[in-house]
Amino acid sequence: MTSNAKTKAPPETPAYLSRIAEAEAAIRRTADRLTQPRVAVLACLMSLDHAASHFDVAQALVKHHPIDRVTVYRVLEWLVEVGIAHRIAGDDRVWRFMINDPTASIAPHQQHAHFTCNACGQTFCLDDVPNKLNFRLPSGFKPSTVDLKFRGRCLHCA
Amino acid sequence: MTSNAKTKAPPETPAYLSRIAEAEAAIRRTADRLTQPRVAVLACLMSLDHAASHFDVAQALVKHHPIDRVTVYRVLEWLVEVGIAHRIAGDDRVWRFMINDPTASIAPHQQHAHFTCNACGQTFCLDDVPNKLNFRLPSGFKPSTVDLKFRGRCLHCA
DNA sequence: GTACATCTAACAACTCAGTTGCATCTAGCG
DNA sequence: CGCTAGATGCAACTGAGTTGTTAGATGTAC
Repeated sequence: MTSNAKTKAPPETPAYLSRIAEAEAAIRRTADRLTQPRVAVLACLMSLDHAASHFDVAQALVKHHPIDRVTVYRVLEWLVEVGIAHRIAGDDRVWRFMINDPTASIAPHQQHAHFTCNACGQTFCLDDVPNKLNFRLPSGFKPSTVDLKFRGRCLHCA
Repeated sequence: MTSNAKTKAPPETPAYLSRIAEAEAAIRRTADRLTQPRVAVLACLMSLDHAASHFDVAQALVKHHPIDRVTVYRVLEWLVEVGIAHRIAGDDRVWRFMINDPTASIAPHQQHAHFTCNACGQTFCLDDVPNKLNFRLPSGFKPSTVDLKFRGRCLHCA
């Protein structure tokens, strides 16, 4: 274990620690309080390229920022409320959370695509959703939002 | 209650009762046993134009065909296994089930669209999904199935 | 029609993600 | 520094879905 292939990423410095300043800045932009759990959870989400469950977050933080699981739930819910993150319903009845793309200006989750990998189980966001899906709904159905979900092999498991 | 507007549909004859023969025929087409709970659950699904949760099914059958809730779960799971129905993950962490369209020949759930009504909460299947969505995935992602989910107003709540 | 082997139903107990209530604590402000 | 609204932590709860086990029903062989 001391000389494996991954010597560049020792577990003593989890990726989220480098995102703490960034997370603090984002939280300060809201009207709400800056607290340790909020910073840690947001930094954790910021360090990931895929969606994370409440358990994933709690697990990632347990070493340097142990947080009660109820607080993790509440912080994640708060992040969704203030528009920093969004939640994704998985096939395993577990909510997963992911940072919103700040470049996607107005309607952050009106039209959104996700990709769940059948191999590693992780869910990714695909941001450049086409404005018009060539899909004709039966008459009488008036859609306001669209969710597009792909399943298959992600770029890490290809 | 004796003279309300819905005199044409008395609660004494739920809609699923007229589907029992049809349900029996479909179950006989499988290699498995024909049992009362399977017939009742399938007839119930057949009588609906929207997806139903295990609770919806159990509730609908409680008067004429009371079935243990575990049995409802198992029958619904079996219906998915043998390809008669499919399950839909809802936003409320509840599985909903719906009969497969028998005309959609080979791959019944490879590419599928659902519509969830924000007003009544019901989920409908939209069967004529286009074969090609003009959506370009980031390189490295290889999709095998697609789920398309709309939210808005259904034809009953328009 | 009856007996048998096997599959299925019912019941109870359990798992687990997520929620609620409440006492304690803390961030932000005067 | 001291106050107060709001956040955290803990424990207990909820509710969908699962598992194990026994009793019962189904289809088949005789």
